[in-house]
Amino acid sequence: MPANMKDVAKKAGVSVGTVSRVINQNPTIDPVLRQRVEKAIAELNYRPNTWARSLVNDVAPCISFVLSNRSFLHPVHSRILQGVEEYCDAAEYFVLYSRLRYRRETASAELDLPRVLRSHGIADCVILAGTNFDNLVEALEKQQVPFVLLANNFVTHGGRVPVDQVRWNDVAGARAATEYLIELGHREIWYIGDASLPWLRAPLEGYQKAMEAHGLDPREQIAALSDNGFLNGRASVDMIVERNLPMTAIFADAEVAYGAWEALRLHGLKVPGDVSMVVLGEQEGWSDVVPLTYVSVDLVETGRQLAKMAIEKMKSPGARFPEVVVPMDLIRRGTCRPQPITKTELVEAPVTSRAPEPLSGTK
Amino acid sequence: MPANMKDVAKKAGVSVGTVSRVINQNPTIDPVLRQRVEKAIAELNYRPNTWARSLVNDVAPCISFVLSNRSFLHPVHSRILQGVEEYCDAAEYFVLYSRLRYRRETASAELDLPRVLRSHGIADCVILAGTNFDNLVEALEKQQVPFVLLANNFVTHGGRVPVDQVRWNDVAGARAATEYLIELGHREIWYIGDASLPWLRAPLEGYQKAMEAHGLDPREQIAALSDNGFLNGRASVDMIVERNLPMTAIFADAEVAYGAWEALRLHGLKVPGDVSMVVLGEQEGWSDVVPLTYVSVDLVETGRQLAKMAIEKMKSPGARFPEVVVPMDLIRRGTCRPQPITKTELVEAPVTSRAPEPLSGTK
DNA sequence: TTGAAAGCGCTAACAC
DNA sequence: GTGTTAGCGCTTTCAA
Repeated sequence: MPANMKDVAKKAGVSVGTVSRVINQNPTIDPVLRQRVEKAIAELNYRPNTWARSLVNDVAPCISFVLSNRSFLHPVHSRILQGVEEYCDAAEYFVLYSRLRYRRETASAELDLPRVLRSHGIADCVILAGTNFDNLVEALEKQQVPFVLLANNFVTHGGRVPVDQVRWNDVAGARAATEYLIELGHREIWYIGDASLPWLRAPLEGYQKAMEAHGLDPREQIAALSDNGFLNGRASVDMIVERNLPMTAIFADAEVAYGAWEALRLHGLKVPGDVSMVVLGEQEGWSDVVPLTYVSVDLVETGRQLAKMAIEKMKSPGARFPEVVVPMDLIRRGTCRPQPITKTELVEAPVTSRAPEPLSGTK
Repeated sequence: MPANMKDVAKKAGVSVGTVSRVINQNPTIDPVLRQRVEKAIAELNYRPNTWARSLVNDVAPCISFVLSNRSFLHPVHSRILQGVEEYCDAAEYFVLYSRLRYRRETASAELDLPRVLRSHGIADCVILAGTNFDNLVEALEKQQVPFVLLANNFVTHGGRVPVDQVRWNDVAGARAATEYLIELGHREIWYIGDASLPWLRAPLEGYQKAMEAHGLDPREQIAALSDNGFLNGRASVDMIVERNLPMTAIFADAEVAYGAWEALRLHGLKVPGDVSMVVLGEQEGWSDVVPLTYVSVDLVETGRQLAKMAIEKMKSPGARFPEVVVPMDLIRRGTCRPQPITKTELVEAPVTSRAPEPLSGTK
């Protein structure tokens, strides 16, 4: 029903070849004919069929964003998707959004590929976001499917397969955060965060490196006291305070830190008066509201870089790309204070002054 | 380079027609040939080309999710997208994600359509999410582009154009929330929220209706004291408390309520001890942590319904669909208390007991 | 500079 | 039941 090229050709009194050349900006075209064609296009409200085009060109202007093993689109990935969309829009590519769930244990040969890959020619390159394991990477490589990987949540058991990837520098970011606290004179610096979560491994590593480099004992609460990051942070601080463990600073991922802060507050401890705090990443709405000292990363830029690499990869299939590293920056704002260097070996944490409010304990 | 149907046909020693029939589950096929074909498909790792298929079928298994006039993918829309993806995945459709920005004032003829519509055959139905205005709707109708609309953030000046749409019942939800507070004996019920935001109009309307129906004076703080919902909520409560205006309950959108709660806390007021609270919708992470009494809506289901309508519309072009209304439910949990019916005409709000913490004031 | 025609991968109508 | 073939909308040779 909608007009096609033949209709335009007929209306303009030219051949379809000419119409095609006009559309594709071919310079060797008589200005008069071009005019006629353009007029016909406008009058018929002609819009070319992208898929027919990609059939001929053997490449669809389309990349696929796959969110792996996540039950919902976390704000972190929303922002990445945003960046992907932004870059692709500028490059005139379409973005397919899909999710994928698979088990880490499944052999790569048995893996169900994303649906976008089960049929072919849909999107010629895939962006793997979410949490991924090496069995999928292996399967894609075996099938020769071009893909680029968001590497921060990538879990590999063997040595890491060399893949085209983008990552933000979470080890360095965590290290910088910890070293900043150390420079401020803190010694009893707690890292809080469920170490079994793929995206919290690198931060822990960065923290450990910093502590070790300065000859400090790590103070880690890396058990999962709750599956909810906020509640885990809160429970961890509850525990630390109740056991009267020394603590002058906390470093944690945003969600966890948010809960930790809440717990501190319920225990009558002030940030940064009693405890300094550096937060890794951002928590929806929070950092707009409180002048957190935090480690920031441009997630939208991460998305752009992923899209850029994906598109380049489509253009030169088989090419390998060096890893793109998006920097993390320590933003010094209001939640850290220097710690007097004259310290007793055991710094006693102030004791709880108020009982937790009854409201806030429930799930 | 990847195998096509001809390759499969050759390998299996049959014609392409047979291969096609096998793929399309055509029952009238000799089991022996079917076997041979399936074997060839497996060996060649053949994957059909969806776009070539859609060229012939004149319909692409693809719908387009358009986020209008939003600078980022808000969690509310993330969930809707999630529902869309879920339904489409089950229906074997692909989801294109894109954003669109346009001015409300632009004449519909001058409007730039979403890129997915500038070329044709990409996705035969569009889901309009985000905030939309009637000029776009008009443009799409004029161009005969099939679309379905998320109606909650739709802004129209004339009478509403009848379009195929899904909405959650925010007027009724807000009304139910307010009436619940009234039933509990509250009279000084504040509604807080920037009334210039499209998605906060209906809640305000529901609130007003409930108050009016019970002969109560509305207590609205609907000016924008900040562009940030949280800060707006906080500033509003600051104002109310500082002016000593009567207030025994608050009803507000989640983000705003969150800020309001924070302000109450800084003023030494307890929820629900001093002030009852009903929250409209959910705020990332918050309702998991505090037993809010809130008005819930299944956003994922909203997405599913949008996708369902879009797919049905593609199948029967030109059909009109009745509006789908996703219910809002009042979930009674822990943030409301009955208000003694014996009340003075002027209920004096308790006065601030603590000064706001120095930290939390800055942007 | 332009038109005619082949062909991209697939489906479906038609003939056998 | 199966093979053959026209044609979906487009690009791109190849001739003119």
